[in-house]
Amino acid sequence: MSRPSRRSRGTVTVQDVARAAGVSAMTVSRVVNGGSNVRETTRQAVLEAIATLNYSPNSAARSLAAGEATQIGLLYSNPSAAYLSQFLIGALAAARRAGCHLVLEACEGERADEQAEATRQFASTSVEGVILPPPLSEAAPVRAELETAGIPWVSVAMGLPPERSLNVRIDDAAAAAAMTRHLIDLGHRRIGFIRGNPNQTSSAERHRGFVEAVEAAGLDVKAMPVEQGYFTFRSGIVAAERLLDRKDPPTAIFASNDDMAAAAVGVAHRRGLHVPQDISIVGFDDTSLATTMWPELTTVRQPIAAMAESALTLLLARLRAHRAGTTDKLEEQVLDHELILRESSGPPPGAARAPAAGKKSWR
Amino acid sequence: MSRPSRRSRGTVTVQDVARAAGVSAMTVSRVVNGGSNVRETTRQAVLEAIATLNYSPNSAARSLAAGEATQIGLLYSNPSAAYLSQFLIGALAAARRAGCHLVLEACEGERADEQAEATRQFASTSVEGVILPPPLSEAAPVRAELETAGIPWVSVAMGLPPERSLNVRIDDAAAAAAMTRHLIDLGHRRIGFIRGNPNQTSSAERHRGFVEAVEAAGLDVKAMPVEQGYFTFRSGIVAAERLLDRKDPPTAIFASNDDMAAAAVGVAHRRGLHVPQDISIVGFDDTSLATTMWPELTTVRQPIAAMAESALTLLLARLRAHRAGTTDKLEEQVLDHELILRESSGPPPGAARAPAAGKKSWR
DNA sequence: TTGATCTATGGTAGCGCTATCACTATCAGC
DNA sequence: GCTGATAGTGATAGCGCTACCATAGATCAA
Repeated sequence: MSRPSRRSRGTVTVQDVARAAGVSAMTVSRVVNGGSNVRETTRQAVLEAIATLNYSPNSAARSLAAGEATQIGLLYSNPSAAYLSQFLIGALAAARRAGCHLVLEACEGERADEQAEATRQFASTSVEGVILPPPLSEAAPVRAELETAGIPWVSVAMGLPPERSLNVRIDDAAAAAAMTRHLIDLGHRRIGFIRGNPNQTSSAERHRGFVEAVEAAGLDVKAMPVEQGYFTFRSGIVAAERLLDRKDPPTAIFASNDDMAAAAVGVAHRRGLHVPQDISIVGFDDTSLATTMWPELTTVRQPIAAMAESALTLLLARLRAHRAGTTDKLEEQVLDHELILRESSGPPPGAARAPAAGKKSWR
Repeated sequence: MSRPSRRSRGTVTVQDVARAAGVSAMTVSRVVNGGSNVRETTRQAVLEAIATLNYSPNSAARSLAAGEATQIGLLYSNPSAAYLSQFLIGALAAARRAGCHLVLEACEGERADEQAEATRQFASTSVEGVILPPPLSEAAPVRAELETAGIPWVSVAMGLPPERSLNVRIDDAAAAAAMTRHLIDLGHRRIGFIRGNPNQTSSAERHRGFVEAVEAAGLDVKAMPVEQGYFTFRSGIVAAERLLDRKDPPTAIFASNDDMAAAAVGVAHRRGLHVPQDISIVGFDDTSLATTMWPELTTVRQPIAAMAESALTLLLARLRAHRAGTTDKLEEQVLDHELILRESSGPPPGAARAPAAGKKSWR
């Protein structure tokens, strides 16, 4: 008898499936993967064998044999925990499907050299591609460093991506416009807007959407008070107080993210204003804050997990193309956003109508 | 010339290192891993070669050859986003080191059949072990299902783990006692306590720590008002209002988690009480909420990422032991917590002292 | 009919690593 | 000296899968 196999018993392999289906291992592999050039009857037989044996491919063997990318970097900073966890959920799902590992690296610090340093960290390990969620997707030092290291990357959720770079995003302008339309439909005619941090292009995009919706409704943009914020809770307090200090305060406030909206709600409460009876306040992002606070926040939801999945898929496609020497074409992906109508928005004082509830989806 | 190798150029393999160091591949492997029975001079030579060639092992090949666990499940529910993201960061770090994949599965729903269903999901895929973060670590249906499927698991952050099950946790009672001591040291003599959800053993543990610290300080436990909460923001509002409605309201409130502490701060503010001048309020967990709110919350930090790493490491050790047929002994790991002193705690009204700031660590 | 082209499949040879065993020094104990 | 144990090391054979051809049959233009 020959040397005993190291093989752990109970593991079903392609060979087993092949034997059961009466084909070769190669054909099984073809069926399991893309499956080009397999006769339909053969495919069925293989699928049946797979089901019978409860076969599931060994991803380690797969990526070893295929020589595929193994380590994908994910550089994150300033992680709104809600965003990061969703993002990781999506990225992990895609990573497992692709059989690659996710390598996380925190990039705290705003300074260019800190960011460059964290990026170099990646270049030195065997990371083959990098995913850049916001706000790092806009960090010039990081991208410069990746460029020189020759590591492909994909940026996520930039409002306005540069051409020729892999990118996944939602249409910030359209989402902001939809939210603005919602407020206008409720009857609001004086809507205050709190801008986001100017270092992120999505801030400008969200404001643009707001302006476009206002103009599309035939209202005067100049009548809409706008304050600068920086996506932080604190900046939201300042901006909201300025808005409410006006002699002609708005009946609704549209903050460029949930943190600032929460701050605005706090300011309103402190002034004895009820939300949404006296003033409607809406946000953007649908972070966990939106449902933790009271009243729960009307906001815009980004499909964060789906965006992370798309990002990884795009990146892997590019890496595969690089390896094959071909050029890939798909450079950008725009996913749907979703308007989440909750309790913080309602008709302006005077108009007597129950606030709408539910959610809508846009392409 | 022979058939060209499929090998992607530029990849450094054990063979390359072996050649450079003048040893066999096997010896390199031994050095890279545990490295038993390698002469010190040899080890140095190998390490040098590794550094020179910038070798990094291919984890796919490694786990294939070693026949190691590849898929580790992570069943989560009710994810406080802050907790989950930290947890994933730690788990991912450990997973990459071990070369295994993390398979996430959401388990929403409190019902036993829902939990069992989500668990069976895992049993059907090729997940070889499961990590159970709270509150699932205490979910009986999940554990029963894993038991029958014969899948090892590790539970995280149970206040009071059952014996003979892998477990990683902090000492909830000690942490709560430390926080209580902090309040007593500040001069508080009437401290209100908001309990956590009774379906989690950590709730009882935290309360126990509170009681012990009060008694250790020679104070009367019966003088300390206690209200039941359920770890939610809403339940915190109710409990805080009950505490403050008393004719002899406490000068400090210790909530069993940050959400309830935040709720208490909100209630205090609405009653015109300043925090911490009029009342100190402290939480537990150090979620992102703790720094988003104002004043920032004094709270207890769990080393979440480290706990996740430990959990995965423990689990892999058990799996390895199972495969080898041996029994592993390390069943439980208690990690350090950390007291985070911020702005929401200070001396009671009357005593004039600046609030302490900084952090301390306990074993 | 005859190549030429295409489709469906199989055989073979690895991917990079490690388990296993064989082997050579080395050394204590008698 | 001889025996047996014990480091330290290497040769070999896979782990499970897929890239890369080779091949047999089918299809088709001329």
